[in-house]
Amino acid sequence: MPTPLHGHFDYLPPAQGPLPPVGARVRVPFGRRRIVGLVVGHGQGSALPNARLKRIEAVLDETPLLDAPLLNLLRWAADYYHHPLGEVISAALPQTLRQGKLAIARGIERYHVTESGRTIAPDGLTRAPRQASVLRRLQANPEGITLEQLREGQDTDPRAALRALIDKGLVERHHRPCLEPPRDERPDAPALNAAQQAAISSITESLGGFTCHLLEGVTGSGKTEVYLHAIEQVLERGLQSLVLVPEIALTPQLLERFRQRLATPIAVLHSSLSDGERHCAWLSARSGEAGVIIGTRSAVFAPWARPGLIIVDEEHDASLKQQEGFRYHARDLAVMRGHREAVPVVLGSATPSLESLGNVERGQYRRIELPARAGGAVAPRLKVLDVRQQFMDEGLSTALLDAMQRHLDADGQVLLFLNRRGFSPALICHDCGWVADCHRCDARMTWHACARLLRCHHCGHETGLPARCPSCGSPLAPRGQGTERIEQALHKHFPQYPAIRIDRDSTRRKGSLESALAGVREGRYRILVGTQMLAKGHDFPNVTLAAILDADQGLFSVDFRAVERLAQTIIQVAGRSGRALRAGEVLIQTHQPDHPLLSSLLGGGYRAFARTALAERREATLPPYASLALLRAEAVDAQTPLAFLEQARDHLQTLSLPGIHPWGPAPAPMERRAGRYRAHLLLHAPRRQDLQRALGPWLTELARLPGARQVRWSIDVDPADLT
DNA sequence: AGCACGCCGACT
DNA sequence: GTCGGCGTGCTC
Repeated sequence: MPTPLHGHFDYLPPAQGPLPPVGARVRVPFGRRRIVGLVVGHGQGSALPNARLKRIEAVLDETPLLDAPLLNLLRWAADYYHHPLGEVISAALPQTLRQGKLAIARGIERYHVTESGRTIAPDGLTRAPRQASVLRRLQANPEGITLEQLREGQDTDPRAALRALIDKGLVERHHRPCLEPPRDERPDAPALNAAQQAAISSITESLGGFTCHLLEGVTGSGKTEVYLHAIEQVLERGLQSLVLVPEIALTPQLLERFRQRLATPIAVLHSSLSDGERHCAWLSARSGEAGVIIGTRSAVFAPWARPGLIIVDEEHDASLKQQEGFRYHARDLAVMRGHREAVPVVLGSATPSLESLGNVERGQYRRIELPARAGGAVAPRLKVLDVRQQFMDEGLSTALLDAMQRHLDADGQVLLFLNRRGFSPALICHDCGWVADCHRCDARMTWHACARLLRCHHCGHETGLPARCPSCGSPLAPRGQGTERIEQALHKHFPQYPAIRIDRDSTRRKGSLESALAGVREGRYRILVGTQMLAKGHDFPNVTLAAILDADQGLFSVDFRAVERLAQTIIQVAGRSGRALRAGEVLIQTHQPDHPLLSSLLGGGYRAFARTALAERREATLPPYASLALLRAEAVDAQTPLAFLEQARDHLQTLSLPGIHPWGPAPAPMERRAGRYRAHLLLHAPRRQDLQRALGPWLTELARLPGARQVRWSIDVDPADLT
């Protein structure tokens, strides 16, 4: 049942008809509601007396919706992450199927205006206001919209009006099959280098059994080409491939490349699909009609008929770990799924996670390297800019400004990376020191000059700009740089070179990211400034200079993974430059030019950094040389969460489990967030099995602790983010 | 999570 | 006298 309750619920078989098989959905009475559940087992008796059992009211699937291997994977995941099975199953199903819609893919119906419907004035329909309103919506979307979209923001059923409009010949209904059919013509594949060929044979030779390959290739080394060839081999064997990518990388360009090259329908699963589209795509993955399933994190639970190959692209990417509710890691589950279903798994990255490198070290994963940049492109040169005691204009050092001028004058494009949205991360009073704080979080408000408001990036709270300092009445000044402010500074320094900002704020409108990227590719913009969005997934072949404006942020975090993320970001940003035949240049502004991380990264690249970082992790017995689980608690006051976690820690000690060390409890790094106080208790275990053995019994008891009712608490196994 | 029950405060 | 605030308890 889709509830946050552990365990299962027993029901009597339906009054008539066959017993629903394991993996089928049923509609059952549950409390005062009737909801959809999934059959996870059959039994002869129940722990409850028969009189208290209710009866299954309807069987929604004659055959299992989830096959045994997938359901067993979900069981394993529920167990490993200590999350209720009902919610795990919910996470694996599209909303339509969760709600009981039949498992039939009918394709997608779209409505659009006819030639006469396009030109007629809707105001003419004075006696039919609903038809007029529907007609207006359709005229605004001449390419057609679905019934679902038409219903949005409307409480009346538009179907009657649609029917009337169709009868009048103003509107037509069009049926689109669920999957785009494969293209008739495919372009020739580019020539492969020796490393790519070796990678492809290594993968294809492992088909039919489980092997985990770590495909390590710098940006531009042609990883995607390796994926495409491996997928073609899988298709030739009549099998399906499952491809996981970060949200940000699942762009129309990537899909277009897959569609051009692969002779199979492709099922796409990601968050901006409509319910109908997701329903369709999911079922076509399940039926085997789609030879390739490509999607973000939750696609790791996509069903398939003929398992062939699993690919996880950008396996180091943080978006693969779900950060709330059921906190699973899609990469780890992909590996487990490959293992259980006996298919090879390919983890691809230019900057592999230290976890995966640890698995290579242990002999668990097989490493494949793609050293050269495909097409003979030259690797970029990385250089640290020591900005200590240097004059900085709006966060830009003179050395950086000079370099930018040089590259711009030589017809290159320049990319500036700053992981901070808004105009300035703080607004302060120069006279008395007053700072605009968020009143719900332990954080400063960020000043957004474009939107003219102060916004908290942690809870979303917004306020207007105070005209004067509320404390002393003096004028207020923005302090520190965000992308908006850099963009403004660029207009001042390089008025002759058009600049564009690319971040979550500037691309909020649908299609604006695509048009911005097109503008960059066509050379309409010469300077790009932006956040993570710029670092991932997009190719900018004419960028010859990339700069990280503030590397210091990543060097002093409380989270031991921050340096790993910084190193990955630097290499990913560097990968944006020098992709054509020109050598790129990468500049890193920092106040810590001698930091060992930066030295190893610059001296020996990501490999050298990873060696240093792994040695440090081993020394400190941190992952991948230990396992962690994080117990979080929050409440409206500061004391209750800490008190609960202390009880939890004390209880753990009474269980006297070997090999488990409680670290904490302690207030969370940002203690107050969205008006709630948060605290952490970290469990550290050198051996994963010890942690797994301990968590079950411990968590069962936690719910009974006296403090448990006063806090919101949750467990995060293998936490990725300790803040 | 949802949903209902139940017990206190402020409105017609 | 009723509406509605959220604490508490239950879901086979």
